[in-house]
Amino acid sequence: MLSPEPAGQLAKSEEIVLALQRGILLGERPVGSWLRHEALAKEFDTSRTPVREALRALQSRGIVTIVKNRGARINGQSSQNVRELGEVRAELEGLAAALAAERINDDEIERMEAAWRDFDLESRTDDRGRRWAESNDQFHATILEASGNRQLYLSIQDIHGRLPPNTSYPAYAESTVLLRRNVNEHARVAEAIVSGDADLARELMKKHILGAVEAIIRAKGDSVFQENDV
Amino acid sequence: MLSPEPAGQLAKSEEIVLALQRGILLGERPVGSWLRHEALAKEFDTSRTPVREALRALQSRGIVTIVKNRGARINGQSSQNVRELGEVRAELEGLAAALAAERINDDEIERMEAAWRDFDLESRTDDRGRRWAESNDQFHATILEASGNRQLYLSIQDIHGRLPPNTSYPAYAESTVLLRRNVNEHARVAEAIVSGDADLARELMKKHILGAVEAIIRAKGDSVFQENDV
DNA sequence: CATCCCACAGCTGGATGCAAGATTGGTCTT
DNA sequence: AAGACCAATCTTGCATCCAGCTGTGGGATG
Repeated sequence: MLSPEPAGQLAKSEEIVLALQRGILLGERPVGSWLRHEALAKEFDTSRTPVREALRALQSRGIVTIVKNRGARINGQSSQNVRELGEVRAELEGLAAALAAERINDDEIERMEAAWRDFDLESRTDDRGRRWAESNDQFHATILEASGNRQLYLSIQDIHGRLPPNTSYPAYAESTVLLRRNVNEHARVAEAIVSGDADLARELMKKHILGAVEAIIRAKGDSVFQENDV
Repeated sequence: MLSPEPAGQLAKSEEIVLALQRGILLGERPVGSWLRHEALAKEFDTSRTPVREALRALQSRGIVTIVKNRGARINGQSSQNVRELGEVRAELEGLAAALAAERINDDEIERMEAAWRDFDLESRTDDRGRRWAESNDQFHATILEASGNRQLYLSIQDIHGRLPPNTSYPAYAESTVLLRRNVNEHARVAEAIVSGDADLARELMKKHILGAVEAIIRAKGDSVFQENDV
């Protein structure tokens, strides 16, 4: 699959990178908060050295900012930046959809369609957000895989790393209309890919991403992406 | 400008990252070679700790691979990967050109045109490669800046980091025909941008990048991107 | 002469020590 | 009472130390 590491023999610092990245993405670690060496070392049952290496790696990915002699804090994004990121991501995912339309195989078609086919709009609201997020991830990941371009995958990964935490699914969990439209868009994109229409697939995917970004920004308001505490 | 750091108060590890990245890009540090803690520590007049942090950062950018208990070595790229990277980069630079066509200001137009206007095709061959590289960088950097999308800039930076070292200008230094065509393409892209035709600018830029990538691969042959020693 | 094995040297990953910069809370001054 | 000042404390950045893994070369063995 597309997961970058088979795990098992990871260096301590790499474990910490993954754990922190996940925690940040899930919103467990709030934007703007500081990441302290000693605290993290204790939390991950190690010394400060691997923690420091992990923080450098996260800085390289644009996820945290290290201020000299002060420490590392989790990056926020202005709604402006989120919009700019959306613009870039739309372009790349559009490319992925276009490539996928030319190269997708039956197995990938099956997985892609499974991602939205049995999505149940009627399930409980609190669960719905998480389920949608999974389905959504699966859908986009499959298309990316079907594009056959690993560098494209890496670039989109990179963009995900720069995204503010926990943005998407709260917006959708609360609005059946938005959610239904989103699922519909997935279906239309999938259709275009399966029919082999690269240009259409690209256009639909681009519109899909740009629309989703705007929906999220509208739903959350500008302030949410920014730092909380100083 | 677009340079990421104002320098002056960089942490040791950040200096090392920049120096290594530059050295790798220039080909001074060959693809496939190992980066030893002790040697680098001596070279940068510091201890192994900042070196290790720098290597983690470079690994996060995909520039080196760290093998547990063995060390860090400089990544090569297969011609397949270079082609995939080109595909992604063409898309992003195409977007940049399209955005630039809608937002560019006079100062940026001046810098963009300056980048190719006074380019002298008749200069000595050995110098020509370097001059072309500068001119080329300036051209693309200005368009990127004119796009007004900083996230786009970051993504393209990221791709540059993944590119194998020293690829472009040797190919152009040796062929006046290729070089002339390249300069011509720049002119046509610039024209489209100045005239405000976003779609045309995007198409021309995409073709320009894709063509350049193919030229490079043809010129250098596949092997050059791979590791030399084991 | 080829192969296997093991000890040794080299190197990395992680832990700890220490000096210096940053923060904070209290005190003194006006 | 507001602000300047300063010392105690916290935290980082870098250096050093140690244990464990890896590759290698030489000698024993068939």
